[in-house]
Amino acid sequence: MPQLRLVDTKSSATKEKMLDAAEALFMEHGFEATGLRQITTGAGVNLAAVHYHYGGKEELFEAVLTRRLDPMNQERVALLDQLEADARGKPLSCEAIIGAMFIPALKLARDEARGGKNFLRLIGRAYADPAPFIRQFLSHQYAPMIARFKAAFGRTLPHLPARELSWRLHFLMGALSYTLAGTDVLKLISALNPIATDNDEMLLRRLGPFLVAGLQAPLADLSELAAKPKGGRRRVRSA
Amino acid sequence: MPQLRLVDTKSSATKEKMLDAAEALFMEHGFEATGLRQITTGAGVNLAAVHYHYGGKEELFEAVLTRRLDPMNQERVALLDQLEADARGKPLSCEAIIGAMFIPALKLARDEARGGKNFLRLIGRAYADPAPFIRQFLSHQYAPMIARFKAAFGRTLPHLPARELSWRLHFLMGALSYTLAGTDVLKLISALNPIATDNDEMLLRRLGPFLVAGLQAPLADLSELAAKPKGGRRRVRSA
DNA sequence: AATGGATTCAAACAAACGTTTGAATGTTTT
DNA sequence: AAAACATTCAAACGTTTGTTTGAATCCATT
Repeated sequence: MPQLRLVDTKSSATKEKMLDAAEALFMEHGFEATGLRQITTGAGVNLAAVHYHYGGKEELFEAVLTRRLDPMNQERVALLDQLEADARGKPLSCEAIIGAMFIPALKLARDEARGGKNFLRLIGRAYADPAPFIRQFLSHQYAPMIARFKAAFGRTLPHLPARELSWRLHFLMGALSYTLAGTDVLKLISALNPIATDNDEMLLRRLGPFLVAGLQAPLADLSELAAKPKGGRRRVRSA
Repeated sequence: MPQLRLVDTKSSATKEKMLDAAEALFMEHGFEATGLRQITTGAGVNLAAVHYHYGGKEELFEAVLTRRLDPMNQERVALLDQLEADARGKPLSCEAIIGAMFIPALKLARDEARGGKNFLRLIGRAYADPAPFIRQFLSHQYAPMIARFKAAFGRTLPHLPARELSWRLHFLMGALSYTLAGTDVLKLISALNPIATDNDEMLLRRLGPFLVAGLQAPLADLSELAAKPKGGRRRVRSA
Protein backbone atom coordinates (compact mmCIF):
# COMPACT_ATOMS: atom_id res chain seq x y z
CA MET A 1 0.00 0.00 0.00
CA PRO A 2 1.34 3.44 -0.90
CA GLN A 3 2.07 6.00 1.75
CA LEU A 4 -1.04 7.98 1.21
CA ARG A 5 0.04 10.81 3.47
CA LEU A 6 3.08 11.80 1.53
CA VAL A 7 1.53 11.32 -1.86
CA ASP A 8 -1.52 13.29 -0.94
CA THR A 9 0.29 16.16 0.69
CA LYS A 10 2.55 16.54 -2.26
CA SER A 11 -0.04 16.33 -4.98
CA SER A 12 -2.30 18.48 -2.86
CA ALA A 13 0.41 21.10 -2.82
CA THR A 14 0.10 21.76 -6.53
CA LYS A 15 -3.59 21.05 -6.57
CA GLU A 16 -4.27 23.62 -3.90
CA LYS A 17 -1.90 26.12 -5.40
CA MET A 18 -3.94 25.87 -8.57
CA LEU A 19 -7.19 26.18 -6.64
CA ASP A 20 -5.96 29.33 -4.94
CA ALA A 21 -4.71 30.95 -8.11
CA ALA A 22 -7.80 29.91 -10.06
CA GLU A 23 -10.09 31.24 -7.35
CA ALA A 24 -8.40 34.62 -7.32
CA LEU A 25 -8.45 34.94 -11.09
CA PHE A 26 -11.97 33.63 -11.56
CA MET A 27 -13.11 36.13 -8.96
CA GLU A 28 -11.41 38.97 -10.75
CA HIS A 29 -12.21 38.23 -14.38
CA GLY A 30 -14.86 35.52 -14.42
CA PHE A 31 -14.77 32.04 -15.86
CA GLU A 32 -14.63 32.73 -19.57
CA ALA A 33 -12.21 35.62 -19.37
CA THR A 34 -9.65 33.71 -17.33
CA GLY A 35 -7.10 31.64 -19.22
CA LEU A 36 -5.49 28.47 -18.03
CA ARG A 37 -2.08 30.00 -18.61
CA GLN A 38 -2.81 32.85 -16.24
CA ILE A 39 -3.85 30.32 -13.63
CA THR A 40 -0.88 28.01 -13.97
CA THR A 41 1.72 30.74 -14.13
CA GLY A 42 0.03 32.44 -11.20
CA ALA A 43 0.23 29.20 -9.26
CA GLY A 44 3.79 28.51 -10.38
CA VAL A 45 2.92 25.15 -11.89
CA ASN A 46 2.98 23.67 -15.34
CA LEU A 47 0.17 24.26 -17.77
CA ALA A 48 -0.61 20.57 -18.17
CA ALA A 49 -1.12 20.19 -14.43
CA VAL A 50 -4.69 21.43 -14.78
CA HIS A 51 -5.67 18.52 -16.98
CA TYR A 52 -3.61 16.04 -15.04
CA HIS A 53 -5.18 16.88 -11.68
CA TYR A 54 -8.65 18.03 -12.64
CA GLY A 55 -9.28 16.96 -16.21
CA GLY A 56 -10.04 20.37 -17.66
CA LYS A 57 -10.98 23.95 -17.07
CA GLU A 58 -14.60 23.29 -16.22
CA GLU A 59 -13.76 20.70 -13.61
CA LEU A 60 -11.24 23.07 -12.07
CA PHE A 61 -13.92 25.72 -11.83
CA GLU A 62 -16.27 23.30 -10.13
CA ALA A 63 -13.53 22.36 -7.69
CA VAL A 64 -13.00 26.04 -6.87
CA LEU A 65 -16.68 26.45 -6.07
CA THR A 66 -17.06 23.18 -4.21
CA ARG A 67 -14.21 23.90 -1.84
CA ARG A 68 -16.12 26.84 -0.32
CA LEU A 69 -19.75 26.13 -1.09
CA ASP A 70 -19.92 22.62 0.27
CA PRO A 71 -18.85 23.49 3.82
CA MET A 72 -20.92 26.66 3.81
CA ASN A 73 -24.15 24.92 2.87
CA GLN A 74 -23.45 22.12 5.31
CA GLU A 75 -23.00 24.72 7.99
CA ARG A 76 -26.27 26.36 7.04
CA VAL A 77 -28.20 23.13 7.37
CA ALA A 78 -26.41 22.22 10.58
CA LEU A 79 -27.28 25.60 12.06
CA LEU A 80 -30.90 25.14 11.10
CA ASP A 81 -30.95 21.65 12.57
CA GLN A 82 -29.52 22.99 15.79
CA LEU A 83 -32.12 25.74 16.01
CA GLU A 84 -34.97 23.33 15.41
CA ALA A 85 -33.60 20.90 17.95
CA ASP A 86 -33.43 23.68 20.52
CA ALA A 87 -37.00 24.75 19.72
CA ARG A 88 -38.38 21.28 20.48
CA GLY A 89 -41.17 21.22 17.95
CA LYS A 90 -42.13 24.85 18.23
CA PRO A 91 -41.82 26.73 14.92
CA LEU A 92 -38.81 28.98 14.59
CA SER A 93 -38.95 32.71 14.02
CA CYS A 94 -38.32 34.12 10.58
CA GLU A 95 -35.34 35.95 11.93
CA ALA A 96 -33.76 32.75 13.15
CA ILE A 97 -34.15 30.93 9.85
CA ILE A 98 -32.82 33.88 7.91
CA GLY A 99 -29.90 34.02 10.27
CA ALA A 100 -29.13 30.39 9.61
CA MET A 101 -28.96 31.17 5.91
CA PHE A 102 -27.09 34.39 6.29
CA ILE A 103 -24.52 33.84 8.99
CA PRO A 104 -22.49 31.10 7.30
CA ALA A 105 -22.39 33.19 4.15
CA LEU A 106 -21.35 36.22 6.13
CA LYS A 107 -18.64 34.24 7.88
CA LEU A 108 -17.30 33.23 4.51
CA ALA A 109 -17.47 36.80 3.26
CA ARG A 110 -15.44 37.93 6.25
CA ASP A 111 -12.74 35.32 5.92
CA GLU A 112 -10.28 36.82 3.49
CA ALA A 113 -8.26 33.61 3.59
CA ARG A 114 -11.22 31.80 2.06
CA GLY A 115 -11.78 34.30 -0.69
CA GLY A 116 -13.76 36.84 1.28
CA LYS A 117 -16.35 38.95 -0.42
CA ASN A 118 -14.90 38.33 -3.82
CA PHE A 119 -15.75 34.67 -3.60
CA LEU A 120 -19.40 35.47 -2.99
CA ARG A 121 -19.21 37.80 -5.93
CA LEU A 122 -17.99 34.87 -7.97
CA ILE A 123 -20.99 32.82 -6.86
CA GLY A 124 -23.32 35.66 -7.67
CA ARG A 125 -21.83 35.81 -11.10
CA ALA A 126 -22.07 32.06 -11.55
CA TYR A 127 -25.78 32.28 -10.73
CA ALA A 128 -26.34 34.44 -13.76
CA ASP A 129 -24.09 32.46 -16.06
CA PRO A 130 -25.93 30.73 -18.90
CA ALA A 131 -23.31 28.02 -19.35
CA PRO A 132 -25.12 24.70 -18.89
CA PHE A 133 -22.41 23.04 -16.86
CA ILE A 134 -22.40 25.89 -14.34
CA ARG A 135 -26.17 25.96 -13.96
CA GLN A 136 -26.32 22.22 -13.58
CA PHE A 137 -23.57 22.23 -11.02
CA LEU A 138 -25.08 24.99 -8.92
CA SER A 139 -28.57 23.53 -8.87
CA HIS A 140 -27.17 20.19 -7.82
CA GLN A 141 -25.13 21.93 -5.16
CA TYR A 142 -27.95 24.00 -3.70
CA ALA A 143 -31.00 21.76 -4.08
CA PRO A 144 -30.89 19.96 -0.71
CA MET A 145 -30.19 23.12 1.25
CA ILE A 146 -32.99 25.09 -0.41
CA ALA A 147 -35.49 22.30 0.13
CA ARG A 148 -34.50 22.11 3.77
CA PHE A 149 -35.00 25.83 4.34
CA LYS A 150 -38.23 25.92 2.41
CA ALA A 151 -39.64 23.31 4.75
CA ALA A 152 -38.51 25.32 7.75
CA PHE A 153 -40.09 28.52 6.45
CA GLY A 154 -43.23 26.56 5.67
CA ARG A 155 -43.58 25.54 9.31
CA THR A 156 -42.98 29.11 10.47
CA LEU A 157 -45.39 30.66 7.99
CA PRO A 158 -48.18 28.07 7.77
CA HIS A 159 -50.73 30.61 6.56
CA LEU A 160 -48.69 31.23 3.41
CA PRO A 161 -49.67 29.15 0.35
CA ALA A 162 -46.87 26.98 -0.93
CA ARG A 163 -46.52 28.83 -4.19
CA GLU A 164 -46.42 32.18 -2.46
CA LEU A 165 -43.69 30.87 -0.20
CA SER A 166 -41.72 29.73 -3.22
CA TRP A 167 -41.87 33.22 -4.65
CA ARG A 168 -40.88 34.93 -1.46
CA LEU A 169 -37.95 32.60 -1.04
CA HIS A 170 -37.07 33.52 -4.58
CA PHE A 171 -37.12 37.22 -3.71
CA LEU A 172 -35.19 36.56 -0.53
CA MET A 173 -32.47 34.73 -2.40
CA GLY A 174 -32.32 37.61 -4.83
CA ALA A 175 -31.83 40.28 -2.22
CA LEU A 176 -29.41 38.14 -0.27
CA SER A 177 -27.39 37.11 -3.26
CA TYR A 178 -27.23 40.64 -4.58
CA THR A 179 -26.17 41.99 -1.23
CA LEU A 180 -23.51 39.40 -0.57
CA ALA A 181 -22.17 39.66 -4.07
CA GLY A 182 -21.81 43.38 -3.58
CA THR A 183 -20.90 43.86 -7.20
CA ASP A 184 -23.98 45.55 -8.41
CA VAL A 185 -24.01 48.87 -10.07
CA LEU A 186 -25.60 50.68 -7.17
CA LYS A 187 -22.24 50.88 -5.50
CA LEU A 188 -20.86 52.87 -8.35
CA ILE A 189 -23.56 55.47 -8.14
CA SER A 190 -22.69 58.48 -6.11
CA ALA A 191 -26.10 58.79 -4.52
CA LEU A 192 -25.60 55.48 -2.74
CA ASN A 193 -21.99 55.83 -1.80
CA PRO A 194 -22.29 55.63 1.99
CA ILE A 195 -22.95 51.94 1.60
CA ALA A 196 -19.29 51.24 1.30
CA THR A 197 -18.53 52.56 4.78
CA ASP A 198 -20.72 50.06 6.58
CA ASN A 199 -19.29 46.92 8.07
CA ASP A 200 -20.60 43.42 7.70
CA GLU A 201 -22.34 43.19 11.05
CA MET A 202 -24.40 46.22 10.16
CA LEU A 203 -25.40 44.51 6.97
CA LEU A 204 -27.38 41.73 8.62
CA ARG A 205 -29.08 44.26 10.88
CA ARG A 206 -30.32 46.04 7.79
CA LEU A 207 -31.12 43.13 5.54
CA GLY A 208 -32.82 41.17 8.32
CA PRO A 209 -35.81 43.44 8.97
CA PHE A 210 -36.27 43.96 5.27
CA LEU A 211 -36.55 40.25 4.58
CA VAL A 212 -38.61 39.43 7.65
CA ALA A 213 -41.14 42.10 6.78
CA GLY A 214 -41.26 40.87 3.20
CA LEU A 215 -41.81 37.26 4.21
CA GLN A 216 -44.56 38.19 6.66
CA ALA A 217 -46.26 40.62 4.31
CA PRO A 218 -50.03 40.26 3.83
CA LEU A 219 -51.30 38.60 0.70
CA ALA A 220 -53.21 41.65 -0.48
CA ASP A 221 -53.29 42.01 -4.24
CA LEU A 222 -51.90 45.07 -5.93
CA SER A 223 -54.43 45.62 -8.67
CA GLU A 224 -54.49 49.32 -7.87
CA LEU A 225 -50.78 49.42 -8.56
CA ALA A 226 -51.14 49.09 -12.29
CA ALA A 227 -50.83 52.79 -13.05
CA LYS A 228 -54.36 53.60 -11.92
CA PRO A 229 -54.30 56.68 -9.67
CA LYS A 230 -56.54 56.28 -6.64
CA GLY A 231 -58.51 59.48 -7.21
CA GLY A 232 -60.18 58.02 -10.25
CA ARG A 233 -58.70 60.65 -12.51
CA ARG A 234 -58.02 59.20 -15.92
CA ARG A 235 -54.46 59.41 -16.97
CA VAL A 236 -54.14 61.65 -20.00
CA ARG A 237 -52.07 60.33 -22.82
CA SER A 238 -50.72 63.64 -23.98
CA ALA A 239 -49.62 63.92 -27.59
CA MET B 1 -25.63 67.04 -49.73
CA PRO B 2 -26.23 63.27 -49.67
CA GLN B 3 -29.73 61.92 -49.37
CA LEU B 4 -29.56 61.16 -45.72
CA ARG B 5 -32.71 59.11 -45.76
CA LEU B 6 -31.49 56.49 -48.15
CA VAL B 7 -28.03 56.34 -46.74
CA ASP B 8 -29.32 55.98 -43.22
CA THR B 9 -31.90 53.36 -44.00
CA LYS B 10 -29.36 51.33 -45.83
CA SER B 11 -26.60 51.46 -43.30
CA SER B 12 -29.17 51.03 -40.55
CA ALA B 13 -30.24 47.85 -42.25
CA THR B 14 -26.93 46.15 -41.58
CA LYS B 15 -26.44 47.92 -38.28
CA GLU B 16 -29.76 46.72 -36.97
CA LYS B 17 -29.33 43.25 -38.36
CA MET B 18 -26.13 43.06 -36.35
CA LEU B 19 -27.85 44.43 -33.26
CA ASP B 20 -30.56 41.81 -33.50
CA ALA B 21 -28.20 38.92 -34.04
CA ALA B 22 -25.83 40.16 -31.35
CA GLU B 23 -28.66 40.60 -28.89
CA ALA B 24 -29.92 37.08 -29.41
CA LEU B 25 -26.48 35.56 -29.10
CA PHE B 26 -25.37 37.66 -26.15
CA MET B 27 -28.57 36.66 -24.39
CA GLU B 28 -27.95 33.01 -25.01
CA HIS B 29 -24.23 32.70 -24.33
CA GLY B 30 -23.11 35.93 -22.67
CA PHE B 31 -20.62 38.51 -23.80
CA GLU B 32 -17.36 36.62 -23.56
CA ALA B 33 -18.67 33.36 -24.94
CA THR B 34 -20.12 34.95 -28.07
CA GLY B 35 -17.82 35.34 -31.06
CA LEU B 36 -18.00 38.06 -33.64
CA ARG B 37 -18.19 35.45 -36.36
CA GLN B 38 -21.32 33.94 -34.87
CA ILE B 39 -22.86 37.38 -34.81
CA THR B 40 -21.96 38.41 -38.34
CA THR B 41 -22.91 35.10 -39.93
CA GLY B 42 -26.11 35.12 -37.94
CA ALA B 43 -26.86 38.59 -39.23
CA GLY B 44 -25.80 37.72 -42.77
CA VAL B 45 -23.20 40.48 -42.93
CA ASN B 46 -19.46 40.61 -43.30
CA LEU B 47 -17.20 40.15 -40.33
CA ALA B 48 -15.56 43.54 -40.75
CA ALA B 49 -18.92 45.29 -40.54
CA VAL B 50 -18.76 45.18 -36.75
CA HIS B 51 -15.66 47.34 -36.64
CA TYR B 52 -16.81 49.55 -39.46
CA HIS B 53 -20.15 50.42 -37.86
CA TYR B 54 -19.42 50.15 -34.16
CA GLY B 55 -15.67 50.10 -33.71
CA GLY B 56 -15.37 46.82 -31.92
CA LYS B 57 -17.05 44.10 -29.88
CA GLU B 58 -17.39 46.13 -26.70
CA GLU B 59 -19.07 49.04 -28.44
CA LEU B 60 -21.45 46.66 -30.15
CA PHE B 61 -22.36 45.22 -26.78
CA GLU B 62 -23.02 48.67 -25.40
CA ALA B 63 -25.20 49.47 -28.39
CA VAL B 64 -27.20 46.30 -27.78
CA LEU B 65 -27.87 47.33 -24.20
CA THR B 66 -28.53 50.98 -24.96
CA ARG B 67 -31.19 50.24 -27.53
CA ARG B 68 -33.46 48.71 -24.88
CA LEU B 69 -32.26 50.23 -21.62
CA ASP B 70 -32.40 53.84 -22.63
CA PRO B 71 -36.09 53.91 -23.51
CA MET B 72 -36.99 51.73 -20.55
CA ASN B 73 -35.31 53.98 -18.01
CA GLN B 74 -36.76 57.06 -19.65
CA GLU B 75 -40.19 55.48 -19.36
CA ARG B 76 -39.57 54.75 -15.71
CA VAL B 77 -38.71 58.34 -14.94
CA ALA B 78 -41.59 59.64 -17.06
CA LEU B 79 -44.00 57.39 -15.20
CA LEU B 80 -42.71 58.64 -11.89
CA ASP B 81 -42.96 62.24 -13.03
CA GLN B 82 -46.55 61.64 -14.06
CA LEU B 83 -47.45 60.09 -10.74
CA GLU B 84 -45.90 62.94 -8.80
CA ALA B 85 -47.62 65.52 -10.97
CA ASP B 86 -50.97 63.82 -10.32
CA ALA B 87 -50.30 63.74 -6.60
CA ARG B 88 -49.79 67.52 -6.43
CA GLY B 89 -47.17 67.61 -3.71
CA LYS B 90 -48.54 64.78 -1.64
CA PRO B 91 -46.03 61.94 -1.20
CA LEU B 92 -46.68 58.87 -3.31
CA SER B 93 -47.32 55.42 -1.93
CA CYS B 94 -44.56 52.85 -1.94
CA GLU B 95 -46.64 50.68 -4.23
CA ALA B 96 -46.90 53.44 -6.79
CA ILE B 97 -43.15 54.10 -6.88
CA ILE B 98 -42.36 50.42 -7.11
CA GLY B 99 -44.84 50.14 -9.92
CA ALA B 100 -43.10 52.91 -11.80
CA MET B 101 -39.88 50.94 -11.58
CA PHE B 102 -41.41 47.61 -12.29
CA ILE B 103 -43.95 48.17 -15.02
CA PRO B 104 -41.61 49.42 -17.76
CA ALA B 105 -39.32 46.49 -17.06
CA LEU B 106 -42.24 44.12 -17.15
CA LYS B 107 -43.43 45.59 -20.41
CA LEU B 108 -40.01 44.97 -21.88
CA ALA B 109 -39.98 41.44 -20.52
CA ARG B 110 -43.29 40.78 -22.19
CA ASP B 111 -42.32 42.13 -25.57
CA GLU B 112 -40.68 39.23 -27.32
CA ALA B 113 -39.87 41.48 -30.26
CA ARG B 114 -37.66 43.53 -27.97
CA GLY B 115 -35.82 40.58 -26.54
CA GLY B 116 -38.36 39.60 -23.93
CA LYS B 117 -37.27 37.97 -20.73
CA ASN B 118 -33.97 36.94 -22.15
CA PHE B 119 -32.92 40.53 -22.52
CA LEU B 120 -33.51 41.18 -18.85
CA ARG B 121 -31.50 38.07 -18.15
CA LEU B 122 -28.73 39.64 -20.17
CA ILE B 123 -28.89 42.77 -18.03
CA GLY B 124 -28.89 40.71 -14.88
CA ARG B 125 -25.80 38.99 -16.11
CA ALA B 126 -24.15 42.25 -17.05
CA TYR B 127 -24.74 43.50 -13.51
CA ALA B 128 -22.55 40.77 -12.15
CA ASP B 129 -19.89 41.07 -14.83
CA PRO B 130 -16.53 42.26 -13.52
CA ALA B 131 -15.39 43.69 -16.85
CA PRO B 132 -14.62 47.36 -16.21
CA PHE B 133 -16.19 48.64 -19.39
CA ILE B 134 -19.48 46.93 -18.58
CA ARG B 135 -19.60 48.20 -15.02
CA GLN B 136 -18.72 51.70 -16.09
CA PHE B 137 -21.34 51.65 -18.80
CA LEU B 138 -24.13 50.37 -16.58
CA SER B 139 -23.44 52.79 -13.76
CA HIS B 140 -23.46 55.66 -16.21
CA GLN B 141 -26.68 54.35 -17.70
CA TYR B 142 -28.53 53.87 -14.43
CA ALA B 143 -27.25 56.70 -12.26
CA PRO B 144 -29.85 59.37 -13.09
CA MET B 145 -32.78 57.00 -12.81
CA ILE B 146 -31.64 55.57 -9.47
CA ALA B 147 -31.09 59.03 -8.02
CA ARG B 148 -34.53 60.08 -9.17
CA PHE B 149 -36.23 57.11 -7.54
CA LYS B 150 -34.23 57.42 -4.38
CA ALA B 151 -35.49 60.97 -3.96
CA ALA B 152 -39.06 59.80 -4.50
CA PHE B 153 -38.74 57.04 -1.94
CA GLY B 154 -37.16 59.53 0.45
CA ARG B 155 -40.25 61.71 0.31
CA THR B 156 -42.54 58.74 0.84
CA LEU B 157 -40.51 57.30 3.72
CA PRO B 158 -39.30 60.43 5.53
CA HIS B 159 -38.74 58.60 8.82
CA LEU B 160 -36.13 56.36 7.20
CA PRO B 161 -32.51 57.54 7.57
CA ALA B 162 -30.81 58.17 4.27
CA ARG B 163 -28.35 55.35 4.65
CA GLU B 164 -31.04 52.91 5.59
CA LEU B 165 -32.96 53.92 2.50
CA SER B 166 -29.89 53.31 0.38
CA TRP B 167 -29.64 49.81 1.72
CA ARG B 168 -33.28 49.01 1.23
CA LEU B 169 -33.14 50.26 -2.32
CA HIS B 170 -30.15 48.01 -2.70
CA PHE B 171 -32.18 45.02 -1.50
CA LEU B 172 -35.09 46.04 -3.67
CA MET B 173 -32.94 46.17 -6.76
CA GLY B 174 -31.58 42.76 -5.86
CA ALA B 175 -34.94 41.09 -5.56
CA LEU B 176 -36.27 42.86 -8.62
CA SER B 177 -33.26 42.14 -10.76
CA TYR B 178 -33.18 38.53 -9.70
CA THR B 179 -36.84 38.08 -10.39
CA LEU B 180 -36.82 39.75 -13.77
CA ALA B 181 -33.69 37.95 -14.81
CA GLY B 182 -35.35 34.67 -13.96
CA THR B 183 -32.13 32.82 -14.51
CA ASP B 184 -31.29 31.90 -10.99
CA VAL B 185 -30.79 28.41 -9.82
CA LEU B 186 -33.99 28.28 -7.84
CA LYS B 187 -35.88 27.55 -11.00
CA LEU B 188 -33.90 24.40 -11.54
CA ILE B 189 -34.75 23.03 -8.15
CA SER B 190 -37.71 20.71 -8.07
CA ALA B 191 -39.06 22.08 -4.80
CA LEU B 192 -39.72 25.41 -6.43
CA ASN B 193 -41.02 24.22 -9.77
CA PRO B 194 -44.53 25.72 -9.68
CA ILE B 195 -42.93 29.10 -10.25
CA ALA B 196 -42.68 28.45 -13.94
CA THR B 197 -46.44 28.19 -14.36
CA ASP B 198 -47.14 31.72 -13.20
CA ASN B 199 -47.65 34.53 -15.64
CA ASP B 200 -46.11 37.96 -15.54
CA GLU B 201 -49.08 39.81 -14.11
CA MET B 202 -49.04 37.50 -11.12
CA LEU B 203 -45.41 38.31 -10.62
CA LEU B 204 -45.94 41.94 -9.71
CA ARG B 205 -48.75 40.96 -7.38
CA ARG B 206 -46.34 38.76 -5.50
CA LEU B 207 -43.23 40.89 -5.60
CA GLY B 208 -45.10 44.07 -4.73
CA PRO B 209 -46.24 43.22 -1.20
CA PHE B 210 -42.88 41.69 -0.45
CA LEU B 211 -41.01 44.85 -1.37
CA VAL B 212 -43.49 47.25 0.18
CA ALA B 213 -43.36 45.41 3.47
CA GLY B 214 -39.58 45.36 3.33
CA LEU B 215 -39.34 49.07 2.64
CA GLN B 216 -41.73 49.92 5.44
CA ALA B 217 -40.16 47.53 7.93
CA PRO B 218 -39.32 48.90 11.39
CA LEU B 219 -35.74 49.71 12.17
CA ALA B 220 -35.44 47.18 15.02
CA ASP B 221 -31.99 45.66 15.35
CA LEU B 222 -31.43 41.95 15.06
CA SER B 223 -28.84 41.39 17.75
CA GLU B 224 -30.70 38.34 18.98
CA LEU B 225 -30.31 36.83 15.55
CA ALA B 226 -26.62 36.18 15.88
CA ALA B 227 -26.91 32.49 16.72
CA LYS B 228 -27.94 33.13 20.31
CA PRO B 229 -30.93 30.94 21.16
CA LYS B 230 -33.51 32.79 23.18
CA GLY B 231 -33.70 30.18 25.92
CA GLY B 232 -30.23 31.04 27.08
CA ARG B 233 -28.93 27.54 26.35
CA ARG B 234 -25.32 27.69 25.29
CA ARG B 235 -24.66 26.20 21.95
CA VAL B 236 -22.50 23.11 22.30
CA ARG B 237 -19.59 22.89 19.94
CA SER B 238 -19.54 19.13 19.63
CA ALA B 239 -16.28 17.48 18.68
C1' DA C 1 -19.75 59.19 -68.16
C1' DA C 2 -16.78 60.35 -64.46
C1' DT C 3 -15.67 61.53 -59.73
C1' DG C 4 -15.95 60.83 -54.77
C1' DG C 5 -17.34 58.93 -50.56
C1' DA C 6 -19.69 55.23 -48.23
C1' DT C 7 -20.06 50.44 -47.66
C1' DT C 8 -18.98 45.53 -48.37
C1' DC C 9 -15.95 41.90 -49.19
C1' DA C 10 -12.43 37.98 -48.85
C1' DA C 11 -8.24 37.30 -46.77
C1' DA C 12 -4.86 37.47 -43.52
C1' DC C 13 -3.07 39.15 -39.06
C1' DA C 14 -0.82 38.04 -34.53
C1' DA C 15 -2.30 36.36 -30.20
C1' DA C 16 -4.57 33.41 -27.09
C1' DC C 17 -7.45 29.59 -26.33
C1' DG C 18 -8.05 24.56 -24.15
C1' DT C 19 -6.04 20.35 -24.86
C1' DT C 20 -2.67 16.61 -25.92
C1' DT C 21 1.67 14.36 -26.25
C1' DG C 22 5.88 11.98 -24.94
C1' DA C 23 9.88 12.32 -22.76
C1' DA C 24 12.11 13.59 -18.28
C1' DT C 25 12.04 13.65 -13.42
C1' DG C 26 10.73 12.31 -8.81
C1' DT C 27 9.08 9.00 -5.43
C1' DT C 28 7.56 4.66 -3.57
C1' DT C 29 7.38 -0.33 -3.83
C1' DT C 30 9.32 -4.76 -5.19
C1' DA D 1 19.43 -1.70 -7.39
C1' DA D 2 15.47 -2.26 -10.19
C1' DA D 3 10.99 -1.93 -11.44
C1' DA D 4 6.58 0.58 -11.20
C1' DC D 5 4.14 4.36 -10.50
C1' DA D 6 3.09 9.39 -9.99
C1' DT D 7 4.11 13.81 -11.26
C1' DT D 8 6.26 17.53 -13.87
C1' DC D 9 7.90 19.53 -17.92
C1' DA D 10 8.58 21.90 -22.53
C1' DA D 11 6.64 21.83 -26.86
C1' DA D 12 3.34 21.62 -30.14
C1' DC D 13 -1.43 20.50 -31.41
C1' DG D 14 -5.42 22.57 -34.18
C1' DT D 15 -8.95 26.24 -33.32
C1' DT D 16 -10.65 30.30 -32.40
C1' DT D 17 -10.26 34.94 -30.88
C1' DG D 18 -10.79 40.26 -32.08
C1' DT D 19 -8.88 43.17 -35.30
C1' DT D 20 -6.82 45.06 -39.62
C1' DT D 21 -6.02 45.60 -44.48
C1' DG D 22 -6.72 46.83 -49.30
C1' DA D 23 -9.16 46.00 -53.07
C1' DA D 24 -13.91 45.60 -54.92
C1' DT D 25 -18.56 47.25 -55.10
C1' DC D 26 -22.32 50.32 -54.65
C1' DC D 27 -24.57 54.76 -55.05
C1' DA D 28 -25.32 59.79 -55.32
C1' DT D 29 -23.45 63.83 -57.01
C1' DT D 30 -20.71 66.47 -60.41
